Amino acid sequence: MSKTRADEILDYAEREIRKNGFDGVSFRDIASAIGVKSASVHYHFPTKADLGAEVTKRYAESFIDGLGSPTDPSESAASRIGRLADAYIGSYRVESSTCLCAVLGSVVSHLPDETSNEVRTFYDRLGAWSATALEGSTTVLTPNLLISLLQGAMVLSLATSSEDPLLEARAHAVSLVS
Amino acid sequence: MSKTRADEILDYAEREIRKNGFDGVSFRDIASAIGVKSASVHYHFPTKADLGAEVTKRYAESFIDGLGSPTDPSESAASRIGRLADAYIGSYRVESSTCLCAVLGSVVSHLPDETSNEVRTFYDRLGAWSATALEGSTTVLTPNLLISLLQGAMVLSLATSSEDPLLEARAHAVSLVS
DNA sequence: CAGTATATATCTATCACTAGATAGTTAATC
DNA sequence: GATTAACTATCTAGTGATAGATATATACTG
Repeated sequence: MSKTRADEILDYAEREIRKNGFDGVSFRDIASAIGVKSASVHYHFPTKADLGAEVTKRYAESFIDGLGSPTDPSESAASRIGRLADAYIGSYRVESSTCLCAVLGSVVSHLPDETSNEVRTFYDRLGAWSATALEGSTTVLTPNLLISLLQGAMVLSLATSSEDPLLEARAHAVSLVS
Repeated sequence: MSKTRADEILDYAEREIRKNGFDGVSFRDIASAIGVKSASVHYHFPTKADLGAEVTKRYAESFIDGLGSPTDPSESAASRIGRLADAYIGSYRVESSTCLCAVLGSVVSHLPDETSNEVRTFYDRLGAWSATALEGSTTVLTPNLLISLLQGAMVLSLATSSEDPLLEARAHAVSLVS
């Protein structure tokens, strides 16, 4: 079963939003990139609010799922946190673009409601994953601290074209969990 | 000596970029907000790249200057870091908008060169301030970690409409410096 | 089976509006 | 008279969005 058109649209939209921001991608950009007309993109996602919400929803699911289980008893909390950090590092290395919700989160009041709601849902779910992942370990780290540190490091790495902030953030987080 | 027109433009542009992103403000928005025509805004700042660069340069200077001295010998490193964190907290409380360079940093590859250069300069200078502020203290914190944590917490606070991430980040940072 | 209806996915063409930018003009200040 | 700062008017390009036509595939009906 090959990729549907809707998925092609979401793939390209996600990539461009992560690079250029929500206002940095247009229906025409998307259409011409995948070889259709902009009206066809509107057919699949009537408004930009719909498109943004779908992109964000799909991103959230895929990101959280990609983290794997936060409860595997054979794995240490430090290892789980390491995997979380690696998700950010991998994203930086492969795509040179930030977490979608770091891009959208900084302008959340400017987004259509349908879209900003999905951003909040992402942070809720990531917070819940982190809380579970940290359970049982004695650490000064909280979910908020962990997410702040990694998201901030991602943006700093991007802005300064250096992996260092991300690598330091990973080491710091892992070292604080035992 | 009252505020010049150029300053009025920069004031409004900064506020709107921090809320809505670089693409979220237009020459027309700015012009109508301060009661002139868009051509007059172009007179002061010929291109949007110029405007973005000036806004960012001014923001960087004002933010770093506002932090005060990182070398006052009568002050502890923890207190200096506390002041840095308070700058972010104050900005969240007063304007409900992020650090300008957190907004711009996440889409740095999409910005005009003149503007992205100023973003990098900001992070250079903030890194230098932090490095000096941490000097003499024994801590696992690095400038990158400190900046990552605070900027990330700012975005998370904004996206989740909660001061908690920022307050936790402040407490964490200060507790690690001695 | 033949014919018709329905749903899906695309197209062309266009709308009203906004974007950044510029040429040329006018008024005030130094 | 030059400089500064604004103006009017306009350009080209791009924005999200919509109406209406078309092709195709599936599904129901006589």
